Amino acid sequence: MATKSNTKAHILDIAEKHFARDGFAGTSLRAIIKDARVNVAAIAYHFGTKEELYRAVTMRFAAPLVQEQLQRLQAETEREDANLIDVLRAFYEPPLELIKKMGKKGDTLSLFLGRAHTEPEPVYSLVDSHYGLCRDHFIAAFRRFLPDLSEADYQWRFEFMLSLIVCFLTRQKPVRARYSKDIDWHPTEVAATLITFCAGGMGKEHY
Amino acid sequence: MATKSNTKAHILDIAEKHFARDGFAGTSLRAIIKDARVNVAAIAYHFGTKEELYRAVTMRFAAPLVQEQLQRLQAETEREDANLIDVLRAFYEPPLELIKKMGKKGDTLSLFLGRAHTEPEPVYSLVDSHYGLCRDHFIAAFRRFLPDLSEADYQWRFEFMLSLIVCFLTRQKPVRARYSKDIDWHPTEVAATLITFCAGGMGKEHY
DNA sequence: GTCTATAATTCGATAGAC
DNA sequence: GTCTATCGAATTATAGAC
Repeated sequence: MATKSNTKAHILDIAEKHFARDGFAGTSLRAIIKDARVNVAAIAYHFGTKEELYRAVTMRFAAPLVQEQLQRLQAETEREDANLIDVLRAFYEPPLELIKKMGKKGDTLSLFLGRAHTEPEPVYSLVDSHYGLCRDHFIAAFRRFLPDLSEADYQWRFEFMLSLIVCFLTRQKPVRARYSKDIDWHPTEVAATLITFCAGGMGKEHY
Repeated sequence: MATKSNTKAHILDIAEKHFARDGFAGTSLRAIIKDARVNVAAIAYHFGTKEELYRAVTMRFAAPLVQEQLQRLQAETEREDANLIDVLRAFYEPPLELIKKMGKKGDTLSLFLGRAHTEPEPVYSLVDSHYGLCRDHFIAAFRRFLPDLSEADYQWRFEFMLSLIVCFLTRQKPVRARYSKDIDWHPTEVAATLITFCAGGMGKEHY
């Protein structure tokens, strides 16, 4: 037989799981191929190096997600009566809706997306290059809805906003294990929690 | 000559730098000994395995820091007129004061402390075992000053509070590089920023 | 497209002299 | 306490048959 190239998608699934759990440096290609029950050369053939495999995993969902956030930001903020809440919804809802929509696979994607933001090189540069544009546009939106702050304040507000979703994505499982066996949640509900926390903290200058 | 055992402290300094920058899995012992200009056997003699070396780096500053946070929490909250702000100050000020006090070495410690909270196993278990007690006590304080929230809400408020300091510790350098060449800051000032954001977000139920 | 076999490094850890 | 030397295992990546 010539081709049955869902092998490629299968490798991506397994690689995502390992990168999410063990990080880039902590994951060996041999752990992936063993778990995926494919050959070591299959990765080289389909993706090339380990770094290119990580990049391919990122491109599947993480990269389109940034585009979705930017599109939604534009759609929300071109309305006349837009406000800060709309900006935050444009940022938080896309990733939450995506991982929820994916069901059980969403747990792995959640951890992968979150961990990607806390990895050292070479993942850091990859993530940073994708988030440069996103950061610029959301900070521009902050300037409109939170006027008269310093440049440092705008930068840090974006970082805080980002760190809250990273916190949820990476800590979802251990936190829920601590207080409940219930694993069900709704994207808009979680988004509301993050938005409430974020919007409450963004408005004020001093405590 | 028999002993000149600041070798031990020197290794800890260099190891901390590499673990901070490259993570546990991304750091090789050979990179450390090369940078520290010591012998490979020096690490084995003074610390044992790679994991025990990481543990030793943690024990130097990170472990005492948790104790300091807990002591300050107790000191603040036994006052009659204590409030949520005091709880947040007990959490945020100790790490900020420590890394500021250390001057240039503080930059490395900052990154190490922050990254430790985002590492996979085996670092995750090490950090989690240290933070269990801290989390319990701070959540207990939340129950007092933020009554009538669900258990899930208390848990997530602690996670958000933690993620903000981790964000500052790890993102300090790139963020500052983005908007300014100024590298100076004051612990109480940064603490105030974090506390303002955190306290503003913690009070409300819905947006 | 898939596989076996292996090249070429690098890893963590240890043995043993001084 | 410090060093050299090295072991055995694991790593990424590639070559070449089918």
